[in-house]
Amino acid sequence: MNIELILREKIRQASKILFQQVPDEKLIQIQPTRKDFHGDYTIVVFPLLKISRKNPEETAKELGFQLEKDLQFVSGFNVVKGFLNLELNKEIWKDSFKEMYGQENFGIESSRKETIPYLVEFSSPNTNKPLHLGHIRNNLIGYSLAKVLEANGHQVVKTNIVNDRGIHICKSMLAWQKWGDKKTPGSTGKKGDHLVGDYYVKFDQELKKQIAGLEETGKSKEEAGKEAPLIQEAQQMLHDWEAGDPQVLELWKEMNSWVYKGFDETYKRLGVEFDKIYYESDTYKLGKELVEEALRKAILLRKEDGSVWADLSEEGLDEKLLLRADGTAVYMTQDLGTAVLRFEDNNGFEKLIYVVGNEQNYHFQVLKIIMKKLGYSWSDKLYHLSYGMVELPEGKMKSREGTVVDADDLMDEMIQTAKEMSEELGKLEDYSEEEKEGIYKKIGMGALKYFMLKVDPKKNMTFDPRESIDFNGNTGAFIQYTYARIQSVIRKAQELKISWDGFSEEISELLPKEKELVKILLNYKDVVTEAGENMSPALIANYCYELVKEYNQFYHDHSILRELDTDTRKFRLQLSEMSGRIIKSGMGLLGIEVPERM
RNA sequence: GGUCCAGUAGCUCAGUUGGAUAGAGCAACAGUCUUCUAAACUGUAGGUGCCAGGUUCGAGUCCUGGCUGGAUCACCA
Repeated sequence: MNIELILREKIRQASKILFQQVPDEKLIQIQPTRKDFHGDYTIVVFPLLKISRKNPEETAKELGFQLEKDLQFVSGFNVVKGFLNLELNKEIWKDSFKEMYGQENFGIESSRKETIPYLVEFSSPNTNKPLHLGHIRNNLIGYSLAKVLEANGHQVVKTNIVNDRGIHICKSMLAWQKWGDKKTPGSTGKKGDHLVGDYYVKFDQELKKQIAGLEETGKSKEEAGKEAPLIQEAQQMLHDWEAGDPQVLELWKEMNSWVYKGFDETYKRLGVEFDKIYYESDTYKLGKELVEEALRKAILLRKEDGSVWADLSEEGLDEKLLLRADGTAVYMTQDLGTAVLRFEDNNGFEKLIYVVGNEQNYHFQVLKIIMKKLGYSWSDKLYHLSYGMVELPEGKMKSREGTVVDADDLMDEMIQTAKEMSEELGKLEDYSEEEKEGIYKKIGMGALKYFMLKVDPKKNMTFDPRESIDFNGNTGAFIQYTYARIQSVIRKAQELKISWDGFSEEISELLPKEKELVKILLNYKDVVTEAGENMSPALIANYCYELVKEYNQFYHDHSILRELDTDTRKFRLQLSEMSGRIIKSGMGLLGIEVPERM
């Protein structure tokens, strides 16, 4: 039962009777009544004035009378200016609640609407450095988005493309060769991705020195940047890699294996996983082939030095490089190949969603255009979910200044703080160390995830290490706490052998807080739908917050187990249980676990 | 300079796609635990919605122009 849909239909019918005309769908505006006004649903009548040819008050009143007559559950109405506030009777709320309560997974579509999947690409790490704060946002958005799309009944494939080749990878390899003293994760005890990252930084430092040296000999910055021996060596290495030089390949495999082991750990802690992982080293060649073919068809052009370009002047853009003069591939080349490979691997897709930062808006705009030029009709199914940057209170993260927030460090810190906070509160003293650790992890990770996901993905966000570690107010811990509270009530009820099965025929009037809670619970389904359509996990996060705020008020104002009237007690237990189920479900869509106690 | 994105309370963010008197949290101040978990609840205070026009019965939301901040325009990824 959907109250809003019923109202819509009745408004159409009422308009026909009253105004001899059925209004356009867009003209029927229904919204929940604002708190300061009396009523449950509000119909905005301004748009209907055209067909009613009466003033707002009269139109609203006539419509109100008609709806009251036609609909049993409309118990009254009031009109304020052009707003018709409908009051609904208690039965409709109890019936709606009953229906929702009876559903195993209210709001979640479990049957699959189509067999063609939505592909969600996220994470896309480089194998030359460990994951940082920006990657965390990326991973969390991507993983949650996949869950939300599944909850909307779509087939979803979570994919990752690992940038395991390219000049930047050669840089860390070269630096390790020169200054690494054959150190390995095994010999140093260091996580592989961090070890390799150190050499990437080392390369950068040494290169800067060389450039500075060259500049002193009178060369321009640009010349120095091109002529520095280190950069030339790195380029040579990339060339050797593409040519299949066995020594280079061996080193590459070795170092990558260290990094993957490190990444796996980080992914596991973050709680994200993938259905299919692609490697650039496997896909870039396909990209090169596409480019060669397009050259033959004269869709692309080759310059005198041998480099290959796409002319995008028709689209108001510049030319875009697709193959370097030495024949090696660039980022774009690889992405072309990967897109085609994915299309073939899945027998097509409904959408290919790239979860990638907004600094690459231009890249994806160009990618789409080139795909279209190459003749792929499905190029319009590529969608760039462009999320904003994560900044620190003092500005952007800069590796040069050492202000990059490392993913592993951050997770450690969050969990540690959760632990300190928990110990201070001392509510878990009868738990074993292992159980406690499990809860600290849920709380610490929950706080981090919620903090990152509650912000609209499109927007840049500020990450304040102090504030994000807060566990009060609009935070993950607050929501988890409410869940734990509910479970506590349920445990007590079970201990006291209080049953809350079934529904009584006697229906008492709902108290305001009870009714508000029922309303907000009923909203869950719409929120899931909306989050799917807008590709915004933030909508789920903000919904969870509103729900638990409402629940906490209800909990504070009314007794549950101590309520003497058994029907009322039963209803409040059901309300609590339902709230718990929705919190768990919603947080689950965000990839956040909820503890039974905290 | 071109293109794209953003600008809401001291700070971090919401705002049901154009609807009523713009909401939360943090920080500040004042209350509520002998009672189902106080990581909670209640209250006070805090706003020229960047500015100026326009469209509309109605604009934080749409359009135009400006201001500020960010991203991007690489034989980097």
